[in-house]
Amino acid sequence: MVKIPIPDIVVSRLPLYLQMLQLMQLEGKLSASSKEMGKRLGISAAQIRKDLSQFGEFGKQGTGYSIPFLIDQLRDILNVKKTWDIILVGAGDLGHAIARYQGFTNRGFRVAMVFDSDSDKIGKKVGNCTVEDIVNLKQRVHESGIRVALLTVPSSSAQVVAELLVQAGVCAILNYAPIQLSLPPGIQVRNTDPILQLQHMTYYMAR
Amino acid sequence: MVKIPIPDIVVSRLPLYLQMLQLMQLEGKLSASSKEMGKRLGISAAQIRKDLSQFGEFGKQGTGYSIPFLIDQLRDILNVKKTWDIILVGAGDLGHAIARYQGFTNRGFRVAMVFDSDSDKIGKKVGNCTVEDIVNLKQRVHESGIRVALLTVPSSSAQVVAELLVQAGVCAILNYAPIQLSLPPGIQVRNTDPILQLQHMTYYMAR
DNA sequence: CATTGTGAACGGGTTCACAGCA
DNA sequence: TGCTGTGAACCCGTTCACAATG
Repeated sequence: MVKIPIPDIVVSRLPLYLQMLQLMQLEGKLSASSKEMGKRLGISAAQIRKDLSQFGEFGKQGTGYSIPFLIDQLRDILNVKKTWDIILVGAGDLGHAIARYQGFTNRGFRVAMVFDSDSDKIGKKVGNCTVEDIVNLKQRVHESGIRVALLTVPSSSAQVVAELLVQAGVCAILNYAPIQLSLPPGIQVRNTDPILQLQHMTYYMAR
Repeated sequence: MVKIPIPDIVVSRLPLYLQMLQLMQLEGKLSASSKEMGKRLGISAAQIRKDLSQFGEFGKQGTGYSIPFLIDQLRDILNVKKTWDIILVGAGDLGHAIARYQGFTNRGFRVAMVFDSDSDKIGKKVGNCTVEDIVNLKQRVHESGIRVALLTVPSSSAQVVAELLVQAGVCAILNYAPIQLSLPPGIQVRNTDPILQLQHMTYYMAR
């Protein structure tokens, strides 16, 4: 039995589906058709059906998809039935905002540790965590078994800190610095740079 | 003369190229080959050549691309030769972090106004701006002519505020709330939700 | 000789259209 | 009737390969 791997582009849409379904659940809806979901997300209904059908037959003809059931399936597929502890490196303004953000709960994540190298910040409380010294990062992360990290340090130190994270056993990094990290294969890296998105939009803003 | 529109996926890579080239410039490099650029970004050299060739013949055989020249061209293509004033709505933790962020300079943007509805925040200084009352948003933005906005309000008010922004003349919104905005066609919308990226990564993190 | 620009080939993601089913 | 699941057709982005050139 050979499993054809699911295209990455399909996987990238699943979190979007989950987000939307959780919203629809809050609105009190019990089921959703591919047509309705597509309309909300600006995606074709056929696309959504095809995406979901890669993982099983989740829908019912004539009715659509049961929202609680589909949420459960997606959480399972995305590995967010359990809550992932994550570590945050960089306790600047952005790090503060993330550490205090309430939106991780119920979506599969929890900021469990915060690190920084600035002695003024170490020992201070940020959200539910106390900022720890980055020199202890490797040991602390190793023994905690945490494998997901958010990187909110200045660009100039992002590469070095990312390598430190990998040494500590981290295998998924969400990088907020506007540079391209170079890390071993097998390490998941995603980037978040608002300016890239702004520039993408200004392209279309005719003079 | 019929201009074939550039594929959106190509446009989305241009900001990445620009970011990288500006970094290479800081490193003191004067030219770059498609091979070298591709290696840095994890993209094929052919892809980069094809992307750039859509806009003109920027390279020189045997040498590659002149970095200052290519930066200039990309800034022109992306409309970031001038600096765009942008407005920020939502002066919470994330709004604060963005308003104080130094990285907009030299990449084409500047936070020019900040709005919030919380009377405790109105009048307070955030970065270089004073938080203004959201009831004045429509008028103030109209007369300023600003057309780009960052939306950092709670999910529950994001849709309403987004509509307000559109009424005020904004036509590009970077939305930080984890919901899908529904706005008129022609309005540019991009979303930033770190949890979508985290869930994308956890999919691949085998049990 | 290294590297660009590009037509052609390729691959794969999206849409179509419909059988099948509640 | 309404909607899913899916093979087939279609479309489009990527890669290939090479002529052209400084």
